[in-house]
Amino acid sequence: MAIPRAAQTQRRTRIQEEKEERILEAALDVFSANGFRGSTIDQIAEAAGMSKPNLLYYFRTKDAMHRQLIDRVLSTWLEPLRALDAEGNPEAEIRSYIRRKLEMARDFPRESRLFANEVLQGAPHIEDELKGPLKELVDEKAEVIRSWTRTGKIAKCDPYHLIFSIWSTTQHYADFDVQVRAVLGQAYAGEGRFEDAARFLEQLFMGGLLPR
Amino acid sequence: MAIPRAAQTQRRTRIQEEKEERILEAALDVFSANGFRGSTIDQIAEAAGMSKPNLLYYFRTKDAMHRQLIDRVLSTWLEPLRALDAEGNPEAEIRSYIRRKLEMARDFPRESRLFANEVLQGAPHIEDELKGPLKELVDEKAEVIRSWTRTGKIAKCDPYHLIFSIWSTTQHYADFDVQVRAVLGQAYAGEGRFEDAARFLEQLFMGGLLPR
DNA sequence: GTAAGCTTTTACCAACCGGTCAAATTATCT
DNA sequence: AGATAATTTGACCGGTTGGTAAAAGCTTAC
Repeated sequence: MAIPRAAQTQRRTRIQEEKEERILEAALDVFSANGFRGSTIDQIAEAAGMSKPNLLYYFRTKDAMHRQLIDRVLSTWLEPLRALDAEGNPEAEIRSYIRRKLEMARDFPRESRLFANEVLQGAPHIEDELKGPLKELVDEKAEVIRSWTRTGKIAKCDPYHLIFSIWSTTQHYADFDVQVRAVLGQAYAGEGRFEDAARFLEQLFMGGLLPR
Repeated sequence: MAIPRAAQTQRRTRIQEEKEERILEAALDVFSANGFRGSTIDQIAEAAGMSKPNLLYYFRTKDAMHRQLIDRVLSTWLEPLRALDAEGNPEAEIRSYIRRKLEMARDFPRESRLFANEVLQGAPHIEDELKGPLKELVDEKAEVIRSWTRTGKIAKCDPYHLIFSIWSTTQHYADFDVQVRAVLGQAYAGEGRFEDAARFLEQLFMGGLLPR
């Protein structure tokens, strides 16, 4: 009798870890491509190579899978911002923040789309995370940036909108990938577009568009 | 016998125009908030204040509603880019393009989210529009921008990524509205954030972040 | 007014979806 | 090897979903 669900047992077996990993991997695929409501348990089960009831043995509900996925991904997702160092050189810190965010869009597009889907549809499952941990982190780093503007190391500007603009420009290459590919056409189908984007964004944020 | 569906008749009656308008308005509400798969015909019918079969009398399928909505919205959505004038002053043209895109994010957030939902999930319904009309328009305007960089009116930069960055930064305020609100908190709950954003984006695109 | 066509509603269906259950199978421990 | 616990499966269920059929109600042109 399998009273103890995987998630409840104290000691997780090797099988449990493996299967949960496979499920979350498949769930990331499906949720990021179709959104929460647009995804079905059957799709995830098939992507994970197991039957639906078997999947539901490890995660009791679709919600539970989604929640765990969000929790796991959120902390790594905010890592680049967390790494913004108040003691570092302002220009280099921002430059490297942009670079790291763009690398994440390139290397973890599914994670980006998972959040984008969620936020776009009103963030029904992660409202608390947005208003809590996310806001606190952004508030803290905004204060760091503001102190840099005060010492004249970077131009006076609204730190919140600066952060928004870095998020949006970099994540655009993950979230709107099909559009970017469609517009750039076959010529830029490779990963070269990320290098071009890196060059452009560095120029934009560092120097603006006007000739100096 | 109602053989001729509304959409097929040559001459559309007043009732048809009114009802189709109400339906598309409701569909925009629902599709933009929930995505295509996440929306149900019942939701749209309720939002439009009519019964589901009645709605299906005007649009035979969910797909048909969505397609017509996309078609209708796409052309107005691209209007600001179309207005980019090769003969105008480069700096002023780009400045005004950014301003108009930001105004659209403020005044037509549902339209923005409709596209965002669609593109985010792989653009299954609008692939042709992206690779056709959209690409052609962007190609044309990218050439205009490139000519401006050649005459030194604006700094040398990749025109495609410039356009992407304008799209992403402005649409961010529509597509990720809940996140923006959550991070800014109650203080900026009003529309003041759009003015702040306008100021910031003008500064970013015109002057960059480095002190001049 | 009345006939013809247009619009709306009621009842309905088959497929899908999230989730359950009990039995069968497999892994683990002694 | 055998007992015990963990895992997997097939059959199933109630609710939802996209869509249909047919008849009732309403407009409009003559």
